[in-house]
Amino acid sequence: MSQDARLSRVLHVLIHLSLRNRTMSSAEIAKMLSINPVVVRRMMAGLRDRGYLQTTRGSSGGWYMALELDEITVNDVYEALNEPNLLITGLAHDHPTCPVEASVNDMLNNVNAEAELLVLRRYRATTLADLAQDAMKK
Amino acid sequence: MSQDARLSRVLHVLIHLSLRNRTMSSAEIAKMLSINPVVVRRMMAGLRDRGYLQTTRGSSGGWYMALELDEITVNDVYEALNEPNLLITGLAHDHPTCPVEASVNDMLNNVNAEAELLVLRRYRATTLADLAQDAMKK
DNA sequence: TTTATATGTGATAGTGTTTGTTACATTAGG
DNA sequence: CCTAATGTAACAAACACTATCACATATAAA
Repeated sequence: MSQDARLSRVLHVLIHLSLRNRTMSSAEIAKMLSINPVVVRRMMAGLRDRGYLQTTRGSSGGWYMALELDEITVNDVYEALNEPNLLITGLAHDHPTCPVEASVNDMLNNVNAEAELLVLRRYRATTLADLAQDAMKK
Repeated sequence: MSQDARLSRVLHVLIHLSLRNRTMSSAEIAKMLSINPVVVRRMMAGLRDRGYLQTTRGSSGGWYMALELDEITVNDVYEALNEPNLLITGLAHDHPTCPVEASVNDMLNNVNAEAELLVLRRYRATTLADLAQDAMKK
């Protein structure tokens, strides 16, 4: 399957929005990411709904930050994207009564759950301010 | 994105092949998994190439184990599937010189790498015999 | 030797998710 | 009013796994 770059893109945008401390239109953001403005609006809608961003319509409207970078974690952004799947490895459920299938799937489920926990733990421990500070050092 | 059930399916098949200790045709395996025989042949080809399985063509041909279950790890099977991607979270590479993008991607890369390492460590530590033994207890 | 039955593999379509694009209603500043 | 922005619906494109058909090749068994 293919991959999902929304988290990477949205984090990038949020930090720029905060550093520039001004409103940016979807078109301006889209050009920055080399993607389509409609895709920008779609992927940022959840962040507006959760109060991390605000938008204004009409002329000279656009997107601006509603919180500081240290008030938002990577996990907050991940959840605002509707918590997309993290892992590709899926389970086959063809013989629900087969103990071999159950044993295989239990193992894969455990491994996936551990990996997911690790990722989410890191997401929760990282604020956007941490990322911005890291960027300053480059 | 959608997910990839090949690892789950192949592990299931290998354990059955070994427990039954006989040749099974692609059609028989396909019925067991409720999938198409051609898909079976394709997803098991790498295992044959690596010597975990053998095939015979012609009448009464099919697939049989070439090794014991305790000689194969989950990681061996994963590699025989050509090491498909484990994680969905991808990186955006639109502004290679932007330090913010670099900082975001470094973080995501580190997290992904750690999660992948965890998964592969578990895959390497688990033999098919472990899974079969676990299935016996159910 | 012929026949039936396998695998091996190319070609093409189906499926689900992200991304691309168009279209248009809605909103708001100048 | 006019311009420029968001909000969304609708639908196509891209991508990977899966489904299916077709057929060459191989081989056991009659």
